[in-house]
Amino acid sequence: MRGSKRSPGYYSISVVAKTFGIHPQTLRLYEREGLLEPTRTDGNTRLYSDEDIKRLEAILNLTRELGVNLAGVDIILKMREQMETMQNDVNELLSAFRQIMVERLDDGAAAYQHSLIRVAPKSFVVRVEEEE
Amino acid sequence: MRGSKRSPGYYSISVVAKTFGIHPQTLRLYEREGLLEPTRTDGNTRLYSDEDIKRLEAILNLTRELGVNLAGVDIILKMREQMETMQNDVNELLSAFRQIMVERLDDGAAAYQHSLIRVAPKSFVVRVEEEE
DNA sequence: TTGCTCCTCACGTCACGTGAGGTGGC
DNA sequence: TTGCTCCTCACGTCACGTGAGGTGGC
Repeated sequence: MRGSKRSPGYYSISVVAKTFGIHPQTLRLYEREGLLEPTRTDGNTRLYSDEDIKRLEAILNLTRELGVNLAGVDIILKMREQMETMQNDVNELLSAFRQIMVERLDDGAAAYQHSLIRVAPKSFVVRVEEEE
Repeated sequence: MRGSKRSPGYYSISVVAKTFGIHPQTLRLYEREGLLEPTRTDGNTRLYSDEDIKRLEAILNLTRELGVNLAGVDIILKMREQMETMQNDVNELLSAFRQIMVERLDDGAAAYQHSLIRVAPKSFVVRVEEEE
């Protein structure tokens, strides 16, 4: 089992290539194109983390299933990150507002729920906890 | 000047092709791939609206400047629309909350501004109107 | 008629994935 | 030594843009 793993959660290029049915050169290509940045050992050997693997899955989904080229993959992954940031910010915003409502209104919670439902945008998943 | 325009705001394939320095066949290709959907005259001739032109500009920017293939362009344009929807929803959310704050708090506007600044997420452009 | 339009088919180029070939360290 | 790793270079395939060739309507 030599070369199959160096540290827990880290994988060598051959293991990753085999796992996903791609050529090791393809992984090196993705790295050269800036899509994937595995760490290296002192001996300059690539080590793929679980996060790298997740990113690789996304890349392969876009290229293999959807036919997107590498320039497109790069942009799409960046946009995804941006959307996740937005989503998190919206959730922060919502809980901050909730906090304010509860703090400063007599009937805070009720007003919050009513208002939130009234303004809830379609594109957000608003987690409204039932509290009765 | 025959064939250069049929209706105001609508352009023929040759005019559009000449304007952007592309082959008419390329425009037909984009349509076949589902990226662009110009209307047609009764005689089955394509008519490109101003909105089609805007979309074409986005497509050409992605393909020519950024090297994205058509599969990628399709996904990216859809993601952009989704992000615009989210942005609009956030803005609606913010103004709805502002409304609530002003309506229901004694020092509504001040509290709103203070709270908003406290929770304003980095990824949103929050228009805080100065009102002194 | 002229100059546009429609369509299909074919070619050239380039990106991307794979492979070979030669190297070096655990 | 074996089996991994690194690298560069080259080939096959396919997508995409362009072009030709033949058609029809204002």
